[in-house]
Amino acid sequence: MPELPEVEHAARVARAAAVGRTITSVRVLHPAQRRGLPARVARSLIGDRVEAVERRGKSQRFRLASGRELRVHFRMTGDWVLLGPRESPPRAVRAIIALDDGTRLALHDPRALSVLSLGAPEPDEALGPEATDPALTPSRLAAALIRRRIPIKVALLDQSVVAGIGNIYASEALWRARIDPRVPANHLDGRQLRRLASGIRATMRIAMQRNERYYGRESEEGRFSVYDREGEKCRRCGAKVKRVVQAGRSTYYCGGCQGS
DNA sequence: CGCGACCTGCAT
DNA sequence: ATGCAGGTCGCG
Repeated sequence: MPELPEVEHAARVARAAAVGRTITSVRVLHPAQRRGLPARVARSLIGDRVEAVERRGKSQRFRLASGRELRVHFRMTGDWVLLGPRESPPRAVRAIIALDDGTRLALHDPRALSVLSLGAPEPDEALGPEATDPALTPSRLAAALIRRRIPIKVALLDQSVVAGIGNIYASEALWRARIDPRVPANHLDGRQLRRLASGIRATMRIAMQRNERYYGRESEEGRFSVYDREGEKCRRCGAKVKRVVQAGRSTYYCGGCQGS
């Protein structure tokens, strides 16, 4: 269930489990994941050693001793779970990577939308600066947004603008920066760009420190400032939180303090 | 640009 | 039964 904090947490789990270990078997259980990692390709992982597990944006890369890398993207509902030695995998487990110390790292993904692939390291894709990176400056942001007339919220979901922002944190960061999600991306003035750059970094940094997760609207813990709070009072100004749909996805914002 | 597709499970 | 979900891609 991955926004960036969850992917980061998952990558740590994978790193702790797999780095320095040799792969003893790989089973890909669901046809959707077999498309990226057919059985024979999966088999070629046997005997390879995991040198490092890296995260860039929401994608993970297992660097292998053979020089190849295993790429994993969780999409909507992926996660890593560790299986006990005798434990039979839960229904939603889509792939299992067994390691030479008996550990089994399993891709748990109810919707089976995760994407696996194996190959030569790919020259860095078109990803913007990490959402937590100090290199995410107002001018860098301005440069990425200058030609875009799409609403700023939609622009923030574009991973080539900033890597790692998802639907929840796009709304959250704009709330923190007091910016109306509907304004065209290239209409932000200098002050707003400054607030947005620092707002994104602060929002993501805090979320990652807390190892934040979305538990659904029921739970007290893990509720957000505006996301999934339609009709509730803004915790900053008391006005009502609104919901709109942009590019087919829910956006939440405060009608009071997120002036354009 | 918006939208469906990719998948499944959950709430209504 | 319908609609919705934290992501991304490819189509029109």
